[in-house]
Amino acid sequence: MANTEVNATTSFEYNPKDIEANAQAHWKNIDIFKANQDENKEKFYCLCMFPYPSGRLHMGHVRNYTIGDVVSRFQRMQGKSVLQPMGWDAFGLPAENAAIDNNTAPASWTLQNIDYMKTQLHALGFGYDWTRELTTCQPEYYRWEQWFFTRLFEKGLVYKKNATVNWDPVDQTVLANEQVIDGKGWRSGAQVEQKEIPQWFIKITDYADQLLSDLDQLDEWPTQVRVAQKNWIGRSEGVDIDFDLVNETAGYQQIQVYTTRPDTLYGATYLAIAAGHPIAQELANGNEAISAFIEECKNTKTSEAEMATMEKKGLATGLYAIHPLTQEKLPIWIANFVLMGYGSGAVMSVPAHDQRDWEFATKYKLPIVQVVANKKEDENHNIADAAYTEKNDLINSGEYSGLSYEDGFNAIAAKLESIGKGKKSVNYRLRDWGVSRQRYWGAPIPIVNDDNGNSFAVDEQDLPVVLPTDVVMDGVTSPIKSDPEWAKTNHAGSAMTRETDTFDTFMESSWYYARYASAPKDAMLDPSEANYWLPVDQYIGGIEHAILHLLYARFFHKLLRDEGLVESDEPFKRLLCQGMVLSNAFYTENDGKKTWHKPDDLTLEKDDKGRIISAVLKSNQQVAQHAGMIKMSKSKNNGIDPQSVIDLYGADTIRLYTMFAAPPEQDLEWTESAVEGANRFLRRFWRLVNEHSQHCAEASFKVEYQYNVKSLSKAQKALRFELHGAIQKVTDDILRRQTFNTAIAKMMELLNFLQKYAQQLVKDEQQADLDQLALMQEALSAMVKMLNPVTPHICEALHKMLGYQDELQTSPWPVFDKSALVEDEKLIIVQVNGKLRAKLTVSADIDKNELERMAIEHENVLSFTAGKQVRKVIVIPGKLVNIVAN
RNA sequence: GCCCGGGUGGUGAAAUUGGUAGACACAAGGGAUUUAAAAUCCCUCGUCAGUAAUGACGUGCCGGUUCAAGUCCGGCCCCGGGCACCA
Repeated sequence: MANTEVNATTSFEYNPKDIEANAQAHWKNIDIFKANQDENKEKFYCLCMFPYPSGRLHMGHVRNYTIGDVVSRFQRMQGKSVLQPMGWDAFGLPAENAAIDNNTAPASWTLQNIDYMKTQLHALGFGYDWTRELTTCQPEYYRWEQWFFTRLFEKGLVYKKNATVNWDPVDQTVLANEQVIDGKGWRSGAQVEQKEIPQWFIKITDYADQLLSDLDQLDEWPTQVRVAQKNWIGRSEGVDIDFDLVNETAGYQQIQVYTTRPDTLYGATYLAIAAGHPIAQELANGNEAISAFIEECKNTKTSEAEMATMEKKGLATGLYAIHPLTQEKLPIWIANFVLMGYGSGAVMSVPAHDQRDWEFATKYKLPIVQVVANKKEDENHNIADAAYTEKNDLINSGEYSGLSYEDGFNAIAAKLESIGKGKKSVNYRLRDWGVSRQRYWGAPIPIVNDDNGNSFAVDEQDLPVVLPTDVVMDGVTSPIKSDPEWAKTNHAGSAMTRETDTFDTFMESSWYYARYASAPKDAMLDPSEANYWLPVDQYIGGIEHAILHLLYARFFHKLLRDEGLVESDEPFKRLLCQGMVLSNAFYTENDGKKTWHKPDDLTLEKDDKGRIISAVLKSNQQVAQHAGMIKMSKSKNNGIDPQSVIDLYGADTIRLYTMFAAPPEQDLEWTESAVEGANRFLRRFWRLVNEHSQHCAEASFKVEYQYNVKSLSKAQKALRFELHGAIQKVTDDILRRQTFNTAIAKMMELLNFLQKYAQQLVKDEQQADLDQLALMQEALSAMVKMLNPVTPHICEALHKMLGYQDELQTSPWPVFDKSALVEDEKLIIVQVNGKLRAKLTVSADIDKNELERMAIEHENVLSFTAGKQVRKVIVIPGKLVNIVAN
């Protein structure tokens, strides 16, 4: 450190525009955010979910990226080699729509947006290593995804099969789910049909067990996300059971069902098959009632929410099956609640012990036979009102009666196996990942087909299959589908046709984190680089990606590992899911239609408690309704443009506010006056450092000056106690707890303390005392460092104002001095029967008996123990005395 | 329906391992400074009673464990989110 006097500039105001531009220019000059593979340093890879380049940053981005920047800057000050990259999730449907609306092509629209959003990220001061920037719609990126897909093709991990899509019969095109509005095409308005077309799938189910068991490694992920993933994978253990048909039907002699409750086999009173089951399909031929019912089932929603609440409906087929153990004849029904996509599309129904079966049996007057009961408690479970679904002892089950759930399960499964009628099996709710999209703006699927329908992977030397970007969007058909020339190609000397479908955009976001770590020109990844940075130490993003994106990325990481490209099992070590950003929203209602208004277009009236009591449109005085605090969105017209906040208060204020207003996982309510409060704090901090530097200049104070710890006054010790307590708490809050709001609150407390302290010095005319200045210098410079991750621009300026010439961004984080936290005196809480009755300030080394005596003899305590007998005294040393009296 | 969160002042929130409920901030009210305003500084601020000291009550509801419960346990009520191709 140079032998420098604290800056002797004259007083000047906090001016965020200048200091932010200066700080950003300085960081760029010294290239401080470039990530270096330094084997001598501990690495830290901090990643935020990359944005879709929609046009402008919204407040959710600001919140997300501020958290990431705080973590990154904090870790850099811990002496680590930090990687914080940024890029663009650039493929997707919105670009196609915007291109049509703006009469441009998706590529140019996307690239323009990226340019603009990049300037916004700069203006917010985020410290990214821009040399690693990636854009997923560029061939340099997606070629490796195509290459990887061809590797999976060779390994047999991808396959083609028919799957249903939303089909618009007027526009003759496939629609994404969000293009279907109330069952009709968004452009044509035509009734959307379900149509089967061949599509590509990746065998994520091959990895289901690993994806499930490795969740145990993710102890730094929110429980919520781990549980959601576990449920999504939905592993269940059960038995496949074959029921012989009484008469062979449609070439079938048996129906296979999957059950997790083989112990209830004796209670099965009928079988239910899905409308899509081949037997049902066959029966529909020439049977009007059955084909009508199947048609009806096609239109039933299959989401879990709908499934659980909808009316159970069915139709008897007239067919019968033979119970494998009792040889009873069981009727076979087609039922709307049986899913073709799960298990074998057929179930054995045990109405006494499954609620769905119970409802169905009750409705259609099918027999209900109880085979499970709690024998120990000898209870008679009433199955007249609902099914008894607990796992318990078997009854009415022939030779198996009396067995426990577990023994019954195993015995019946073994019996079925021995007679060749069943086998234990594991099922997953997770299904293979369909990656085909019939859209234009995505990475082309690198597959070619011959005339006989055989598929081949595109050869490595023919990659990438480039998506043409110079296209005209007609709004209906993908340009690569409407141009027959594009699909014509050669493979192994024969003429072939390209796939014109593109990849699901989740493909790009499933491996981008690895490409940031290593992006060679001639390979997907270079393991020697990738393994230095991976796994990501801290991943931050929205909870809306809790399942799909995070599951696909975990899956891809294992695929990369099995390809020898990475070593770790999991891509993201620690995960933080930030909450939404909310703001007040207002609407008017005309003819039942809601129109949402910008808060700026309204005149608000508030009561004396500050609550909104009325809102009136400025334009026509119409009274508007207050919808409360809801998520900022375009459709609700309640978004706050981050740019306007930067223009008004500066980047540091918006960063400080978003980190202070709520803990990161919780929703954050946007309040204009509270933003001003954050700005006020920065101005106060600026002023205090500024005044201190004036006093330093007047006293020719040098930053190297050391006070003597041993000769500190009581007030000076108190200052050090506050400071080092703050260092301890702020460090813990940022590092371990990630409660940035409480870290900032502590620094606000510290500023309040220092401000009062400084005022006292002026009053006592001690502002030129070198020891006092050194103490204040210690506190202020530590505070500049602690606040730096959150508000780096102002801190950069104040660090210099305090006379330091080293780089703040790489300067070491303050270390708290344990000895400063040792108190001579302690505040002891005195309770009588658990109620606070007195506070005692006593010497820290007070004798326990002496403390007890002082507590009992305290005047206020005596008034509550008068006439009572002290039964017990509980002493928690250094904290509390509780006197039990009655 | 199932799963996961949550419920604390006028508001956003804090209380980390069971030990002072409401830190920090916003709003509100009062005052200082100012020709005035902005900015800044000081004071009050859970409810009720009291000039105050202080007391009673108070963390969605009912009950329990404990010397002590916002925190743990049992039951209930309410709110939010998720449950297969928006990104």
